[in-house]
Amino acid sequence: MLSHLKHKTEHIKAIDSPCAICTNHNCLIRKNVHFPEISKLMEARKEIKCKKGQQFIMEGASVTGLFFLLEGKVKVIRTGLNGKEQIVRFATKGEIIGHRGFSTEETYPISAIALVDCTLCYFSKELLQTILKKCPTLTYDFMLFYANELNRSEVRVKTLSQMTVRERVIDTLLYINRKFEQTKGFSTLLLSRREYADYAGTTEEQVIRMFSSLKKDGLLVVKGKRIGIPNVELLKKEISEHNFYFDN
Amino acid sequence: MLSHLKHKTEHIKAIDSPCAICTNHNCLIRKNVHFPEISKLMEARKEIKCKKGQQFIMEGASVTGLFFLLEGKVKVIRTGLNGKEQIVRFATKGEIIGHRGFSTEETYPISAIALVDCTLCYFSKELLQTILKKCPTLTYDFMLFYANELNRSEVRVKTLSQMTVRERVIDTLLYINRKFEQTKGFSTLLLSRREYADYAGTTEEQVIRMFSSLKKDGLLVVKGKRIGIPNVELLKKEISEHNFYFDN
DNA sequence: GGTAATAGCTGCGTTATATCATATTTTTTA
DNA sequence: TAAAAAATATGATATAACGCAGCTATTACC
Repeated sequence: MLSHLKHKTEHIKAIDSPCAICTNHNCLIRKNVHFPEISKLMEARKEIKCKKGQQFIMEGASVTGLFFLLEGKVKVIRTGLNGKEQIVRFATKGEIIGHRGFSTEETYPISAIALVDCTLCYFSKELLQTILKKCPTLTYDFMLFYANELNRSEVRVKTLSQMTVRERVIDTLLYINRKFEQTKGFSTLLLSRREYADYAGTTEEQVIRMFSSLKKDGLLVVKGKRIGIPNVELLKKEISEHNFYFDN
Repeated sequence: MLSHLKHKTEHIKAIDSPCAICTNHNCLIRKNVHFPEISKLMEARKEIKCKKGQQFIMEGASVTGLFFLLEGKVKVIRTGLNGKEQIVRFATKGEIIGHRGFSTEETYPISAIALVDCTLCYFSKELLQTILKKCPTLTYDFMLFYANELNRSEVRVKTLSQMTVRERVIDTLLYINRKFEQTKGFSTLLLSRREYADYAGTTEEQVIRMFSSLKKDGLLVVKGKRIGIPNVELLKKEISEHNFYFDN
């Protein structure tokens, strides 16, 4: 599939850039290649390889740039109260990481850790900022991106502050199910119970209890770290009955 | 003070627009008046008066435009789970309201209600969108605005999901103290205990209990709806000891 | 100015969730 | 392959927060 794409793009002689062979079709940069200024960005772009477990953004460090996740799986965390780790989100292929540092703040409010080996595309903050001011549609796309992120974050405020632990765990399972692929009925994203807890805003023990309960109800298949949802609609029903349901 | 400003702007003949006499100096539109396209926006701008208690944005209604709060106080709410009302934020003079509708969603995810008589400046969505695509620095300013809102929202995720009720109530009191003026040591924003609860993510009874407790500790002065903080630093200390403290 | 309605207050039982303790399983390492 | 370490599982207990009930104070209205 990758070779097919490479072959296809070989014909595009005019756009002779790393972006031409890029498989990330959601990329906001790529979407705006028609701007001549964008070529500067593409030249200065850096591809970074990242090993499993490696931290490539550190909370509190000064913002140097923006990442696009070309391949892999990432968790975005932030230090909660009393040093408790909070997982803000998980990122998969095609997603932007580090954009939280692009506000008026000069340090990253989050850390990013590779959950598997990753390939990242990196753009420096300074360059991106100057280009943004010159390409209105690029900036507009970024604006919309932030606006959508804001809505997602506010749905999350609601989820974490108003759902019960059982509902939050189910919500987490559905979120991961939506975001990551399944093979043979099991999620390709392998997480510890602790990581589920840090996303769901509860404790390890509660996640384990809920997994047991859901397993007993036939709503979840648990084989060690491998988690499978036999019937997504049935699980959705568990939280959508008295609630409005929003994708995020 | 207002007449002083009017007098001052009478000299500016060139910029003969409603924005010229506007007292909202944080306004992103005003900041970018140097663009010729902006004049169209200013012409099409509508000033809306809104009585206390009136709802000028309704959750679920299709997005028609964006508001700037020129004068007054507003609460932005969203329907939580099981119909529970959740106060997303309070807005004061100079703030943007309704921007949550500017993502890819076509309906407002929030309602906005005037807490006192208000004056609003209204721009239609269509016009603003076309202008945005033509004025890069305006779009960039909006992008930064959204990025900051995102960071605020994520701080709120932390606050609501990890703080105790006492801490959340104190956080709410400090937030209102920062945002709204005080006269004779009392906040100018008058809220019911229920409204404090809907912002703090708890119940009316808990707010009342915490107010009593804080009053006993000398950290809060309560005279019916009038709330005063005798020593802000002392109150801050109550939540900053084991926590990192972030303004929002 | 008096009565109704609303808002504020407090105690108490109930529930949900966290914490602690300990057992079991799985994974890692020597 | 055995031992150690880590992760998972479950029960018991503690605690924070909620919801109800009844009572008081304040505000609205005829």
